[in-house]
Amino acid sequence: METVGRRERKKARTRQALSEAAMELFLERGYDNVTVAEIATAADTALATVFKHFPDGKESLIFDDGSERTAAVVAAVRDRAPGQSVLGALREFLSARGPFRRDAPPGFRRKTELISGTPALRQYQVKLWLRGRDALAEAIAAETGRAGDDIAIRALARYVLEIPDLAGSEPDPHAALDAVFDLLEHGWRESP
Amino acid sequence: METVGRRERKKARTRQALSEAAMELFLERGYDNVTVAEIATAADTALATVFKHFPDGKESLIFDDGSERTAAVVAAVRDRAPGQSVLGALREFLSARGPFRRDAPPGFRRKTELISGTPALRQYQVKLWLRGRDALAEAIAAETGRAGDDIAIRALARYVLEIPDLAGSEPDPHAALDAVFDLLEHGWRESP
DNA sequence: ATCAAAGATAGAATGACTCTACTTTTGTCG
DNA sequence: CGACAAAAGTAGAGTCATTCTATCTTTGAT
Repeated sequence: METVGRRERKKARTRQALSEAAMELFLERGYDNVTVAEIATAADTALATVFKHFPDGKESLIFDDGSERTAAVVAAVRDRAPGQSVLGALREFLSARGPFRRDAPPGFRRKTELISGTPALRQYQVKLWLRGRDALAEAIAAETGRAGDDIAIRALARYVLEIPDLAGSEPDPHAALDAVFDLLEHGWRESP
Repeated sequence: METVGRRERKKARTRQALSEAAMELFLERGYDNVTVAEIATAADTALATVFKHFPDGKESLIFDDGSERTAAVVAAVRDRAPGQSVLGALREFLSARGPFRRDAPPGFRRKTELISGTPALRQYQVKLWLRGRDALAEAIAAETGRAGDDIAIRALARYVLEIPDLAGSEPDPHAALDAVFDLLEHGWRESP
């Protein structure tokens, strides 16, 4: 049954309280100067509850599980405009995402800075992106009539999903994104 | 002064004792079932000593610091055969390294398996490879007359240094290595 | 012989995460 | 409606990596 009763609602509320408390404390005092116990207290829950909701630990507190992300990437490839290349679709998709959005919403900018300034968070975010690797590889395979476990496809999927991290720390993220996609599309040119 | 006295020797011996004890215990019981305290005891040192020698923590116990690695990669690019491309040199270099050596020395195979079967170790090894990223980028830049902070070069350096991890878990690592280098050299071909 | 630095140690403290056993809520079913 | 099982939370103890502090010992240099 599609139970969307009080239970689910309360659960979601607790999760959100934790997430918000974590974000606030992280922004205020820095990731490393906040303990999970403090977050639990701030959200008025027990310590154990934190780990029930976020089994991946402290880093995961301010992220969602990445399944939406993955689904979106796959959809971007599958439902791309007719005639558009797979890489073209991915470039476009990423360009509108992650650290690339030029229209920085209010809290968004600060969160991005927090993440890129905190190694543990950055690394976890990469891991989240990479969770979608196999799904993306399958999608690309399906679109190009190859095997999903083709190493070249898996490599490509990984390389693409690493671009946000790679380009995000560049002075001009968009230019960086384009440069890296050019590399993946055309290969390495020995002479510029 | 080039002090190579008893002190240095003893220090090196302690370090090696720790490293060997760690490797033995990891192989016997698995990384996760070995405690740092046990390793200290097995090497007949104090717990704190372990962290003096290996500030990077438990994972680093069975690796050297990676500076040799980095130097070797850079040298491979700088001193490549005349007329050989940068990527050609890197391909050759990696092909003889890491999980690719076809002549598996005795303890080497087991160590490789331990690493690839232990997420924490795998991840740390990737980190070690990536430590050389900027140096490799500089080297490539120097050879091709571009700027070392060119994002395309940095991306290429990162992608190349990730190949051991990427190809290492494939059924045929050598074939995988070649496939990925082909991807980097020629770019992604939409149709096979 | 003397002294300062490097190496090593014991032991306590911190903090993330896990485990176990127990209570409270909530959805379901007779 | 009332009983009940599963889900959500909680308290508290325990494990383990890692850090810190204060102290001791060895070694190299003067």
